[in-house]
Amino acid sequence: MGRPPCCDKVGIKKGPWTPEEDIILVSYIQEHGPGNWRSVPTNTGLMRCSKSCRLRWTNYLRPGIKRGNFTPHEEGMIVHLQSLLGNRWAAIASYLPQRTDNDIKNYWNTHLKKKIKKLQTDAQDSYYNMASSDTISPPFNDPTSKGYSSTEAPLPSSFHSSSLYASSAENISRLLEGWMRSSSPNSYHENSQQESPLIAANNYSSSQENGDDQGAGCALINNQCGREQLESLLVFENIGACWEKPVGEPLADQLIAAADHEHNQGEVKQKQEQYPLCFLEKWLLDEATSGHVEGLMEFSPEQCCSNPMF
DNA sequence: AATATTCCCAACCGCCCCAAT
DNA sequence: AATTGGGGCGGTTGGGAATAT
Repeated sequence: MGRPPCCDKVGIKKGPWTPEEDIILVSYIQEHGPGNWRSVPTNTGLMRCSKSCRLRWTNYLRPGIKRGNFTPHEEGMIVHLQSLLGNRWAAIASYLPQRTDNDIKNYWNTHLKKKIKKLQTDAQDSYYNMASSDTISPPFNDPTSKGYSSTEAPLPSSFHSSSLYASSAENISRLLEGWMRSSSPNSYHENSQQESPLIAANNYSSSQENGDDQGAGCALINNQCGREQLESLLVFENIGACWEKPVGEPLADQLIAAADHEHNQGEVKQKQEQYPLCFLEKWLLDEATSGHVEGLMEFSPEQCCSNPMF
């Protein structure tokens, strides 16, 4: 059953990558572009398996990767998208183009999961404290609300920023930025042959029905232009007034509020009211909208306000 | 200062999908 | 139709760094 893992071959090196290996890999990709990973170890002499080369590139060396210091908005998006998509990190990462799925997954597992559970616990505590004299419904674990799992974990009381990186890999990435910008769009993202955002959105809804969790939204923002446009769409301050306030997402609201409280206490309420993820939610969940994705990329705030789709 | 414990993240592992044959 | 193998994804782990004792 199953093939032996490609990295089980004799002579294949494991463990941390050295700066020298990074330079070899980056140089090769700079010349040939990402893809055809099987040929990378052969052609470079790297004693790494193809999979390891791909992961090193996509998770660490690829230009444009932002490391550490997740902003409150990024945290909010991750929480919200996780509630919508589950642990489909690649799909979630497609909405945060500067973050890798691995980075998001790690951040979720080490920070956000704990924060959410803490918020749940705190909220439940306060609810049960009130319950003796009140009859309101509990705010969490309500099947009619957002579907945050009760198994999700608790939160520390404060946000602590991730460590700053000043790695050699980052420097290598910076060297590559110029090259990447000047090369063709197809060479920038390794999955340049992937389906269009329109098709991806359609496939997402159908794959949900089929129980297929593979690659749902991965291609949604696959070209750089689309990514940048969606990024600009997600600048909450610029578009907040356009979106109706999302309902039934107490955890995301609380998380954003908590994070904002630390970042900028005065803006908490404003940010909550501006939080636009209802758009993503609707877009993801409403098959009918999938045919308008490309148009959405070009929406101005004024247009989105008047668009009957919302 | 030394040791123990906890935290974090880069990297690996195993499974799955799908195109090629 | 069945097989093969490359590539992608999510889950997990190992080791170094940070923190606590």
